[in-house]
Amino acid sequence: MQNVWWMGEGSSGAFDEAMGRRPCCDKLGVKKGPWSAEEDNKLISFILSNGHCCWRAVPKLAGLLRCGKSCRLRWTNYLRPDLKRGLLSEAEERLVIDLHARLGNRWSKIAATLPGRTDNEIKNLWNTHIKKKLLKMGIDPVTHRPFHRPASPEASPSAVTTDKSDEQLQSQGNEGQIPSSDNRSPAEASSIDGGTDPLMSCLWEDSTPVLLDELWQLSSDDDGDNYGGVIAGRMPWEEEGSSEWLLDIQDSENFDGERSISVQGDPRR
DNA sequence: AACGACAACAACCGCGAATAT
DNA sequence: AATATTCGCGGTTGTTGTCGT
Repeated sequence: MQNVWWMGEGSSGAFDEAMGRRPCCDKLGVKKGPWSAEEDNKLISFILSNGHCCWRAVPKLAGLLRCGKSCRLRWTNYLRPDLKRGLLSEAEERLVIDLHARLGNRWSKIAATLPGRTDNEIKNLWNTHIKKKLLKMGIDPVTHRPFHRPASPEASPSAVTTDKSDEQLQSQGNEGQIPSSDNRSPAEASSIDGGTDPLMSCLWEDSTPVLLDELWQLSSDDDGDNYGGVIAGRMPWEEEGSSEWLLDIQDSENFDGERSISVQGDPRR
């Protein structure tokens, strides 16, 4: 059974006040909280037949008591027909880790390289699975470097980020994130500007590299479980010596002479 | 069986960027 | 050029399910 705290009419107001936040939609009667199947159906059928010209208008036109923002989120993160669900494959996970080392918390950029995955999903998976896995391996999920390493102050990215990384790693949620004013990853800050990595260059330039094009095409042929041709067809990072595919890139980075994380041979789950 | 702790994930919020007026 | 509006992103929170005691 669903709770009913979200049913507009002031109840959410009290909630938001308690949380020290104002709701994004002040209008009374705007529903919040989990979506019902009926709402999902309304939204799906509306968008499939009309598209979404303007998210703000969608709820009204679709007959939903939601704000446009909520509709957009629901659609992009959950209802879109091209979405894949479930855990990331090892290859996807490796790619996420590698991209995170370079891009930082730019989830939308990372998600753009993973067909059928959303930024929200990847962010959640990162916070719940991958981060812990890295921590277990003794790797700082923020800097992607081993914890107990004698830092060289001027070259170490973690030294730039913080001088109390241990503390931050203890706390849940927001440990040691790169300051939002400049959300670039340590690797990025130290190396991307040089712009030597083709994959990353493509990401920066928002152009689609051949590799990613193929990824998307394969994905669009998806027939179910294994990301269609992506897994079955084996992506570059899955070939023998797959980790080398990453390591090659990583080696080319200026990581203070040290590799960033590459998860390989991880005995998982 | 009951309870609490923890994990997983859906959803919300605020902010900044992009676009329109 | 200035202001208003809309959209998208990233951080955070709440709910639900699972596991251990």
